[in-house]
Amino acid sequence: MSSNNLNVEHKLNEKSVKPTAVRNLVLKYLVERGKAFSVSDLEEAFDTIDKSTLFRTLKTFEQNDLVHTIDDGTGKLKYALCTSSCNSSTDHQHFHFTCQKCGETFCLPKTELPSIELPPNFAILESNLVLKGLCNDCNT
Amino acid sequence: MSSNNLNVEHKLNEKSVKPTAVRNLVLKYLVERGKAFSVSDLEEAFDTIDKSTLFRTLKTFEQNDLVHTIDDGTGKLKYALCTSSCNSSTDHQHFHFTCQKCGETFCLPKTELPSIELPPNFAILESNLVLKGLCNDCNT
DNA sequence: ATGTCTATTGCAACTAAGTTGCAAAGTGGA
DNA sequence: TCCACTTTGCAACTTAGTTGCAATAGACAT
Ligand SMILES: [Mn+2]
Ligand SMILES: [Mn+2]
Ligand SMILES: [Zn+2]
Ligand SMILES: [Zn+2]
Repeated sequence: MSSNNLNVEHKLNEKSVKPTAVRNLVLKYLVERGKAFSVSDLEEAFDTIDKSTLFRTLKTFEQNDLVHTIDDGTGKLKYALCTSSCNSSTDHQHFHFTCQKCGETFCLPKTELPSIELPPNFAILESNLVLKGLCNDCNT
Repeated sequence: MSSNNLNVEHKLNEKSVKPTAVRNLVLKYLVERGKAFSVSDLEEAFDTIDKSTLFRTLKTFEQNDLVHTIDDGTGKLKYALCTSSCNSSTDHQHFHFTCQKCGETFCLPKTELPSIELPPNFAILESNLVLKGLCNDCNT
């Protein structure tokens, strides 16, 4: 855990985010959890940290490419740790999967969009694809 | 407009939805508008109808395949009229486009999903694909 | 016409996610 | 130590959507 703390502080320094107490705690949680999460998840995990602080912490993380957001349609914005192949320079665009039973949300390996027939003179700038179904744990 | 009223009542009867005053008004508005809309749009258009009634009306419409919902990520659920090729029997699955400038949301012609690489033993049951960019009106 | 029954509507209060202003506390440098 | 700047907590707010309940409107029978 001490090694984890160092690891986490290093990650923050790498992205030029000042490693404060809250940020260390939150990032450590994210790394150990390894799955997408919502602010409610964090509120449960850290009942002493105010939700506004959590939102602001995650906004800072997002702006510095530590996490990306996922709108999976469940009503709560999800966040997931960015991987090395997922930073702003290489356009961290990929798709996601939400399990309709357990509610977990997963990042999927990067896939190209099919060519979609658009009305004339429409231009695509980004896309949000969320697949829904059953994850390995919940599939029968 | 009288013909529109009859038209709208006919549509409701067709789907076994009792044509009440509110339902006639709302459905007429939808048909004439011809674009996806939010409950806020309806609240503006009908300032005497309570929002709970509007939500309930749309839920009724949705359950009877008069409209389908679109989660375009703007924070307000959108609704669009179902077309003949868009009813529950033929699985009204298709994708959508949201203009980032004017905020309009459009239904796209039905397209097949590409084969997406999933983790083992995951099963896709549905999908939500929203493309974002500029519509014809807003594209330069 | 009158009463009765049921579905619809309006109203008000509520929930939940997310935001914001501001003051208190922390951090780090001169 | 003192000062400046950043982070955090708190409370109040915003907005989409929901819910319980009472009022109302039809539909239909008498
Ligand atoms: Mn992801
Ligand atoms: Mn549609
Ligand atoms: Zn699952
Ligand atoms: Zn537009």
